[in-house]
Amino acid sequence: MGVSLKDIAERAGVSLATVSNVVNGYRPVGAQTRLRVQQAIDELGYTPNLSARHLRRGRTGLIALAIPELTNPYFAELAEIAIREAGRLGYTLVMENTAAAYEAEMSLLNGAQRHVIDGLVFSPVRVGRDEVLARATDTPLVLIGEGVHDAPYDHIAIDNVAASRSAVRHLVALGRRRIAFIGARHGDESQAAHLRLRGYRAALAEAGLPYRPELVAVTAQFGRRDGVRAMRDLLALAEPPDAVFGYNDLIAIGALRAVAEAGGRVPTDVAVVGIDDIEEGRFGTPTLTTVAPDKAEIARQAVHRLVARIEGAAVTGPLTVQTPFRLVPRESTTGPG
Amino acid sequence: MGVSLKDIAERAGVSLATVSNVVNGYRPVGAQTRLRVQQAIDELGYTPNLSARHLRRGRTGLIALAIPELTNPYFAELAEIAIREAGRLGYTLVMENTAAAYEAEMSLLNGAQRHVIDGLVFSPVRVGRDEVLARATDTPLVLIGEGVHDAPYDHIAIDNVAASRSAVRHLVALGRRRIAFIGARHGDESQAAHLRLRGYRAALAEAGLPYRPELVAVTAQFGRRDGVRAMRDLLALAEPPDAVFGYNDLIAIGALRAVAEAGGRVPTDVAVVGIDDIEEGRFGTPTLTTVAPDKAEIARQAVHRLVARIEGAAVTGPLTVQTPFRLVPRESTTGPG
DNA sequence: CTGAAAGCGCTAACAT
DNA sequence: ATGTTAGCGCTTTCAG
Repeated sequence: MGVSLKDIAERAGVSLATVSNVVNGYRPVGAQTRLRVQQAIDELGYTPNLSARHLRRGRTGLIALAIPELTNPYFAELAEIAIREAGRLGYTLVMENTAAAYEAEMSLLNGAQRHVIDGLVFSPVRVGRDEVLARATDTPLVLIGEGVHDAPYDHIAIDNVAASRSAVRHLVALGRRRIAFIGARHGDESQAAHLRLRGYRAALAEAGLPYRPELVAVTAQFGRRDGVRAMRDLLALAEPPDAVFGYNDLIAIGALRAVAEAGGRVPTDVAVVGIDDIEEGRFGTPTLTTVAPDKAEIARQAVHRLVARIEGAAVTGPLTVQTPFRLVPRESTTGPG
Repeated sequence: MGVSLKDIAERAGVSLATVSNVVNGYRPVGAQTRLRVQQAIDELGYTPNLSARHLRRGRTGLIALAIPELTNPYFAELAEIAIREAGRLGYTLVMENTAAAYEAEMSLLNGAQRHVIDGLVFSPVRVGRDEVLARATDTPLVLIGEGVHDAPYDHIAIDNVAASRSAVRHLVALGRRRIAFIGARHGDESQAAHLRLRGYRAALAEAGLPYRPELVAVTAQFGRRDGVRAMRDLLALAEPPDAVFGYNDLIAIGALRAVAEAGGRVPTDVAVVGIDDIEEGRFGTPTLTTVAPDKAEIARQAVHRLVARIEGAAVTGPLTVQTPFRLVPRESTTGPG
């Protein structure tokens, strides 16, 4: 094994407790003593054994970030920031991949990692409010994204209705009349949980445009491939759309590809806008107009709130934090130049 | 605290050791006993306290994957598989971001996370063979990627010379004569460590094409932006290239963007090929020709080798494992349709 | 300001 | 096949 507190204590001629106090700073230590201990630590190259510390403290120092897929650049970007932020607060962040599967989400939500993680930042896709309310564990939880609302947990997200509205308003302002939405899900009509669809409808309504169900495409997942498929179908309509609002950038990028394959021009024939502002959208041809959430802020808030809950700080009631966003017009709606 | 072994032992009327054996299966347990214990476990909802287990075993069950950036889709895809694979072997994988910074790489290499992780899968960028040889810790280490070779550690990678050669041969076969390489680094000429550049030169040589230094672009990083910048410069040459081989897909995608911005046609004016086969390359316009490494195989081998070392298994066979790759021709070299 | 000692939950060596 | 127990390294209460 490595160097332990005991080794340092012997070397410095003090007690275990004193060394611990030098390391952790809970109690004051005399300047002389501190110096001797510090020297011993440096000489022997001591690093605390975290397993022991965690056993004693009843915590592991691990928090999890549960996302549907790391290969969605939005989540990769979010994760990168969350990892850094967790590190700053003395925690190690582990990724949990739900693959957008109900079982995986339920298992995580209900403490699959109990005793392993101190808390969970969770971006639900399949699981709804009811499942969150019926949770079988009390591991601290922070929700992110638009999946679940009004549950008694901290929730960090953009105002999805407003974000979608601003995207669609942009298309309306460009004179588009037949605006499609790709990325709806079965059952959404009744659930009223799908805020992006709601924002889309609201923007249509305020522009005096009719809501056309045939322009709303349901997708299985939220990847590029889903965008391609849905867009092909939309292009095959007798009256195809002159604009598309994608649930996220990946879907919008898929739509762009489908238009290109069909020989259409963007934005002349079809304007396209997404949400997420992933790096990829800035380098394709055309570049992608998008609604940019403040990813750093979301990640930071989520991790900080979670840690506050874990450490039992007096955090006032479950809180919903709406982080800022902004529309970023690019070539897919405004054309080159 | 939660339910402990002791609680289960009392409930089932057996000893601690027996419960432990039911959980871990080190020693045989009678059918009757096993049943009673299992029942108690289910009823009380027992999960082992990992901190205690790790303290006792002297291991943490954590392994790290150190990569330059999670926002490079290649690494995100790799990480996703590595996480799953680690989980299968009973380990939790944590991501470490080096940001391609020398300091960060050195610190990780020399045990920054000692006592926290049992082993490290490392994709070095800045750090070279010398630094790896001079390592100040004995935490098990597996290297991946083309950064460091011939160090006394397991190393999983594709044959980068061969992979690059196949990419450039493809361009040669298409009749291209002025083939550029984007993604060289300062000092490469002497180091001979940059295998992709070597493969590029080899393919030129075997095709009887001259090596033109002005067609080799040095980049600071390996991102899309670096590809854009380098390509702009190449296009400004008196005799611009008729083909580009990018160090990776991100650079190639940047090159595609620069060509589009300059009003050039791909592949008519410039053919482009990269390495990595990231998902993004399959959905842009044009789609990107690439050399596809077997990411799953790389991730799997790296994690398995590392765990074998951690658990002290007699690891046999060569230290260096070359995983398969294949050329995937797409529109950026062969045109649409 | 410092020391002694209990004990977190578990595994493994030693008994039976 | 099962039980007993030492001890992993640390934090923290209680004494001084």
